[in-house]
This record gives sequence, C-alpha cells and structure tokens, in this order.
Amino acid sequence: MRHKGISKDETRTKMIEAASKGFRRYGYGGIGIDGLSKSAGVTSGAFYSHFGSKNEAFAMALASGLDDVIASIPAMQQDHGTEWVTFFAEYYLGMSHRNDLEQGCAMATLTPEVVRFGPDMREMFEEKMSVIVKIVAQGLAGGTENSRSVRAWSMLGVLIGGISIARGMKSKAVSNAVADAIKSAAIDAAGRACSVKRP
Amino acid sequence: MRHKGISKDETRTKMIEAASKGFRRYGYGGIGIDGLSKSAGVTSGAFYSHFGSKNEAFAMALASGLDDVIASIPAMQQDHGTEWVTFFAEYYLGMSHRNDLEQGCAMATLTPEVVRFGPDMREMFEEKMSVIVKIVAQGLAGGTENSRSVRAWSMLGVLIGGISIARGMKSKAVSNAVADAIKSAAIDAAGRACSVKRP
DNA sequence: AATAATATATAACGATCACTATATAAGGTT
DNA sequence: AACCTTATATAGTGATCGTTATATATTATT
Repeated sequence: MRHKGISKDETRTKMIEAASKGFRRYGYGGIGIDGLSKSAGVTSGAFYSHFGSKNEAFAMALASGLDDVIASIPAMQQDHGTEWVTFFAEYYLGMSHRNDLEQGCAMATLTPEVVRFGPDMREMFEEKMSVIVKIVAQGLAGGTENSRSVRAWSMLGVLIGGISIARGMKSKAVSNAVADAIKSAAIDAAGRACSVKRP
Repeated sequence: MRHKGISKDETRTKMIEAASKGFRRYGYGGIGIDGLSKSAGVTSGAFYSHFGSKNEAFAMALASGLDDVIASIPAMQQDHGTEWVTFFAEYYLGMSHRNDLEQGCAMATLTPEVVRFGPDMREMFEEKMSVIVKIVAQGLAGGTENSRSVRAWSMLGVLIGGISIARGMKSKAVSNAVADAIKSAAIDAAGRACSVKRP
C-alpha cells in the first residue's frame, strides 16, 4: 500500500537520513534492514523499493555524509575568514560533536568501515575525500600547492583519528585532554590559513 | 571431548589470536562466534569455555592488541634512537602495514569500535591508551611534560586517522599520497624526539 | 584399572539476518 | 467510476546470529 499524502521522494529522504544516522551510530554490522526501516518509519518492503541492498544503502549514507562535509566547509570558510581552521577544529573536537555519533561528521564514523568494502565504494570515497581535501587546501595559505594539499590531508587525518580516540575514552577528563591536544595538532597541521572568497 | 596433546592454554592463545585477527579484519559485527572459532580450529563450544560472551572476546582481543603496542614501541625506541618517530611513522603508513588489516596495529582497526561499547571496555581502552601515550611521550624531547603528552596524543591521532583514510582509498596513487602526507604530519606532530634508555 | 574432572564437540534454542514474493491500498489516468 | 500503476506492507525464505545444554572423548586422580 501507499502512504497518505507522502511522496516517494519524501520517504527516500527519510530513509537515507535513517541509514546515515543508523550506520554512524551502530556501524555497518550493528544495525539491520529492519532497524534502519523502522527508524525511518517504514518497513523492509519500502527499504528494498529504494535500495537494492544494504550495501547500496551504506553507499548512499556515505555519499550523503561526505556531501554534507563538502557543503559545510566552504560555508565555514566564508563565515570565519582566516580563523576557519580554528573554528573547525574546535567544533570537531568539542563536547557536543564528540558526544553525537548519530549526527556527527560521517568522515569520523564511516571512514574506518570503507576499507572493508569493494572497489566501487572505495572509488566513491576516494573521489569525495579528494574533493574535500581540495576545498580544505583552498583555505590554506603559504607553501606550494602540494604543501597545502599535504597539510589538508594531515589536518583531516588528525581530526578523524583524534575524535575516534577521544570518543573511546571512559572519563570526560581524559577525553577532554585528548580533544584539546588534537585541536592544537589540527591547527598546527593546517599551518597558515587564508580567507576564501567564492563567487 | 578434549584435544589430544593440546593444553587449554594453547587453545586459549589460538582463540585470542583468531579473535584479534577476525575483529581487525571484519569488525565486531562482521564476524560471528562460529567464524572466530572456526579460524581458531575449534567450535563454539570451546569458545564459550574460554570467553563468557562475544563482548568479552573483543575485550581480550583489544587488550592483547594494545599490549602489543605497549611492548613494541619501547623496542623501537631502543633500536632507533632519536630516529624512532620517523621509523614508526614510515612503518605505520608503509604499504605492508597499510595492506594488512588482520595483523596490523589494533589501535587503527579497533579504536573506532570502542565508542559503541560500555564503560568497562572504554575504561580498559583509556588505561591502555594512556600507557601508550606515556611511553610515546618518553621518547619526545623539549617543551614541558604537558607539551610532550600533547604531542604524543597528536602523533597517535594522526597515525590512526591517517591510515584509516589511506586504507579506504581505491587507487594506490591516492593512498600513497595520503600516506606520505600523514608520515610527515606525524613526524611534525611529534616534534623533537629523544633517545630512550631503559634499564 | 576404575573413576572423577575437564575440555571440547554437537545439537539445539529463539532471534535476527539480508532479501524475495506477494498482497494491498493509495494515487493517477482515462 | 473503472482501471492501471505504484509505493508500501506483510509474510515468508533459508542462513546465520549469540548463547545454552548436553554428550563425549581425553586427561588426571585414585
């Protein structure tokens, strides 16, 4: 049966959102089709009319999560000028983002899973991450283009690894200490930032 | 039934090894009791005479993996003097370690899973990671003790995040580019190293 | 040599897994 | 209003999930 006054696109959006949140929070193996469908307010029948497989749903969730990053970094660069790196690092390792797996950055939660998938998934990951690093590098100043790219990868690496460690800690004190260390490391890794003006 | 000429400890060791490898390669949700038992050459009956639950097996695997790090870093520091950080970074992001999930460093593969467990698991993680960071900091020179600790967390963060990103890439070229960037970032994050002499 | 203790295999549990086939209710078309 | 298309629900598939209970073969004890 259909739903009253709800378009297929609306349902699809809800289902990608549910998949995004579910996979980030529980991991690929930690939630099933029923769980994902249920949290989208539908059943597995709807799931398979939108995605061919669980794998495909993960791909959609990953792509959507990385697209969010691709959209949000330029906005931060516009809003915070040369201070954008500091702002980014402080947000990324801040308490609220650290405590929010479900709505947190997909890079942090989903990247470690990518290695276990096939070439198609990894190709998509590679492409989106390359876009992200390009955008980050555009917000960095000084050195060669290669240097800025290296610094961009470094900054992303330390943020992703750092939040992963900080999230694993039991005590707030140690988690905070790690977070603070990683914040400064990310800022150092990025080096000099610049203000980005986009058309 | 028992096994001929095989002690319980031998079996236990094989099972912890199998759990370590299995969880690193497939993730917590990606392998089951039967899979872990089978790759240890036993059945689920043996599994539950050694571990109370899958959770407990993960805890053993995590502890054992982190203990390996705790044992191997001092050895590296002894062997490579002030160059130990460079050696570590180059090993960590090198091709062979990058391509070997199963036998690779447990910090990289298991850390992202820890956040999904309860306080006991996270407490153990916190303790072992704190030991690791202390050992790393002992191999760093200059600055205050706090600065060396911050630099140690930063170095671990960038290594863990960096290998996670590099492993997700499809192409060797991009994976290598990320790896090279992370190597230099890790060395920079660590700052000046020192030679460690232990009794 | 008989017996007890123990380590592991085997078998089974209900639950959930990813996924498929079919039924049905709603919207769109004529 | 009748019909067709479509989006979703329902119900099922065999397989595997984590776990428990029991059977059995080996070692240890007497």
